[in-house]
Amino acid sequence: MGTTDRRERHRASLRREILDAASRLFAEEGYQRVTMRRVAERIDYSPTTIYLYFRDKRELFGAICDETFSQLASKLEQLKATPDTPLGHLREGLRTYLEFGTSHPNHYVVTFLQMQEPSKDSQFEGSAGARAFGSLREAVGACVAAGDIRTESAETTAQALWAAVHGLTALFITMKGFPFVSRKALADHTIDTLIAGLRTPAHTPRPTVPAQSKKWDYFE
Amino acid sequence: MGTTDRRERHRASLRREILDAASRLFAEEGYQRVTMRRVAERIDYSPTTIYLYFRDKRELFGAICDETFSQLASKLEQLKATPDTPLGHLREGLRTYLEFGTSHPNHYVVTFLQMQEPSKDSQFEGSAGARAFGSLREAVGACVAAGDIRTESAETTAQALWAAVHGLTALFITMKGFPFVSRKALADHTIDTLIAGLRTPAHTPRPTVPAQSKKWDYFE
Amino acid sequence: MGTTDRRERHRASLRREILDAASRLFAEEGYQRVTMRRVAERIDYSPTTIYLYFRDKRELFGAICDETFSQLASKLEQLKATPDTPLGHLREGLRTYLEFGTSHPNHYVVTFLQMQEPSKDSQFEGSAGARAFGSLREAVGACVAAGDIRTESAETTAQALWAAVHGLTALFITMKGFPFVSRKALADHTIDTLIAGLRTPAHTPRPTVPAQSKKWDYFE
Amino acid sequence: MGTTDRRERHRASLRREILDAASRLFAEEGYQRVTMRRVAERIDYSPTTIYLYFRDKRELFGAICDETFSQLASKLEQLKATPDTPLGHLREGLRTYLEFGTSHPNHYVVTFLQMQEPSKDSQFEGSAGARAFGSLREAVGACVAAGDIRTESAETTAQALWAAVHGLTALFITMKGFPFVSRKALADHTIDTLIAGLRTPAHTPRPTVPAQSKKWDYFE
DNA sequence: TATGAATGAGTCTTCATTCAT
DNA sequence: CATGAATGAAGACTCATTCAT
Repeated sequence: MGTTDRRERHRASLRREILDAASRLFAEEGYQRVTMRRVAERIDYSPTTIYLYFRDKRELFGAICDETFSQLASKLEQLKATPDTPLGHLREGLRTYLEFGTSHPNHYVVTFLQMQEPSKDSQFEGSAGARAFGSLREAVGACVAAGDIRTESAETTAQALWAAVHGLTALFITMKGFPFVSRKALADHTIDTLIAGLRTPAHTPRPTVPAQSKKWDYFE
Repeated sequence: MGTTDRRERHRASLRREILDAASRLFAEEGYQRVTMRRVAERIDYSPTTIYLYFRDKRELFGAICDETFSQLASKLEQLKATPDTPLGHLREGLRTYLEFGTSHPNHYVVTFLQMQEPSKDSQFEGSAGARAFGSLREAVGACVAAGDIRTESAETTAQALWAAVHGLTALFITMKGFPFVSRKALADHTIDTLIAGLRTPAHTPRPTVPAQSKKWDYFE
Repeated sequence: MGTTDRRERHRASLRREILDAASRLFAEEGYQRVTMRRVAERIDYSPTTIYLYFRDKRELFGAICDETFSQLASKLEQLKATPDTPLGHLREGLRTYLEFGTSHPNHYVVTFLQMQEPSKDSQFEGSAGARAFGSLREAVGACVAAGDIRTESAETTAQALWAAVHGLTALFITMKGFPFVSRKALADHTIDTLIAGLRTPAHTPRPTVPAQSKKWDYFE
Repeated sequence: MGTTDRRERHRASLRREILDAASRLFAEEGYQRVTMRRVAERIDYSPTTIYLYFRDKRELFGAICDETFSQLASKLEQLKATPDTPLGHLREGLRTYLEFGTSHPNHYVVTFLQMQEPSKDSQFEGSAGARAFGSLREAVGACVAAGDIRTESAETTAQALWAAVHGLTALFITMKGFPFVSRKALADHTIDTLIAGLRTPAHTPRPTVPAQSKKWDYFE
């Protein structure tokens, strides 16, 4: 029994080691350049061992992404329980996202910054990623319901907010050499500006300059 | 001399051929899937020949990215000459950036989405990317000067705007499976919301919830 | 004692299970495509367990071949008990051999078609294969004794007959793509022709063309 | 020019080296157990080099078979030009086949003793193998035409003769440990017996023992 | 200048096998 | 007795790169 336990614990911890090593490598070098061999070397095991824990490279990679999404989703869901205004919840959710990404850069890169093949069988629907984005959508919905922001489409707004914090997160992670103003200031400014924009009545004015229609044609 | 000239011309034109072939392949398939051999086959030269013009694969594809981003910088600089309001210029610049990035996904990924080693010799300073960002900064400055937007720091605002369009671009490129609302609508909404927020007088209200100070400590 | 017995019985039965599972796999897929792991999975034991009963893969599959060829030897020995003429026995033996080989192609290949290292410990002498050949030799002897066939050397004749059915068997197994006439017809014709030849009085006429002696020098 | 020549010669000779090394290995160990690496090691080149001469393992293997068949076919075709009786031609052809096989054991094993996947695109029709077998068929036909042998189906007879010499060849090559009577005597006896059988009027008597029909059902 | 030949290092993955338990 | 964990060696094949010519 003690034996089984110890084994179990060992299994879990080795799995963790693999995941950590792999996510670091994936983030540093991208999916293609990471080899199972190198993952194995990092943890001082033979390549074969990895295959005892993950069927293949795809599965290892997938597990990392899933984990990332799950953790993020959990964090965001916990926020809902916090006493706060809807707008406060929204703002806090965006900050949480950004903080999560910047403090888990490897996972973030692997999950969000690497080109995903769309033909993958893993659907977005029902995934942990969908859960995480769902939280954001809910938070936007609550603000709309409370009359704190106005938008024609909560979905669109949620996606726009995501895009913005994703942009911040991505830049912070990958653009190590860029002379950013203080990260906090930049994050605050971005989020505040967006929320301010959403509070504006006529917040989606048609462009004053007539129509760059041609230019945009290529967008779907 | 005539001979030297011809040689020089030949050299230049072969270099171009290589760049063009590689660029096309690169754009179609991405860095990893393109092999030197296939580049060589496209131009009907031996792989070895490429090495007479470029030290290695990195350098070849670096050159391509540079060229591509020079085009972006040029586009953005040309915008200034267009008759438009400062705000129109700004908006148009953001759109141009997004459109450019999504139409050159592989170049965008290599240049902006791959983890940059800070010690790399190719610094951001002086790069075509920096030139492009410069245009954005200028456009923001013009808006401020014209009183169209209010901000305590044009630099911060410029970075915030960049982050947002970078986020859109990156998501569009990497998240092929995500059910985005219409790309155009999403892009418009994001940009419009930001600009609306920047036109608001009290656009950077301090958060109503006192201080997540602890949380933000991690930021630099 | 009871315990020892039970153990013993278990040991024996697990050995059997392994042999059966392996034999089935082996027959279906051939030596190389069968893995110890798959054998283990079939019997719901761990791969390690197999090594408690067989030193290694070679030994396991050696045992299977032996068993299989024991069956052949038995079949051939049983034929002797059948009421039939000596010639009938001989003919039937040849057919049985051929049928057996073609119904156990993987075993046949491993045992007779793979280059044998002469130094291998598994000698032909004493093997089930030798027993089988013994039957053939006996059958030939009986025919000679009965005056049904004439030959200067029963051994030579037995070897010749073996060569012929071996050739048929081997071709049927390996030359899947060759447009054979009906297998049955081919087999009958071959065997019948040989037996007819053996009944001929002057059955080993010296070649009419003098002597390609040089050519044959190479033969031992 | 001299350079081109030398290169050409080098290419050809390296190709030869590869073919030789590979056929030896293939014959010794079988298709599956031979690795490109080992072939490379044998000739002291890197594995990559082999791929400059052969697209892949299959092609290398195929080239060896083709070569074997071609040589054999040529030898057999040359025989036709020799002044001899039809029966002499036939007998000589069989001997030539056997001699060829035993003096090129590696090629023979690779070509005739290794299990062929029938789904291969390389058709038997038109192959060098077909050419070789064609010679045998012709020789049989000539004997029939000359009234030297009697058979209902020259094709069947040709295949039967092939099977017999194939059996001899295969045994000589693979059964190094078997106590054969003199190879020459065995070969002579087998061939002579067959030819004697074919000269017999009632050479294909229906079996005296009624009908093992059941047993033979499984044959196609 | 351009190249044919060659390679070293590496890709993911599989397998038979061992060892401590 | 049986096994879970682990591995060394190897599998075909690819790629960027170099070197002598």
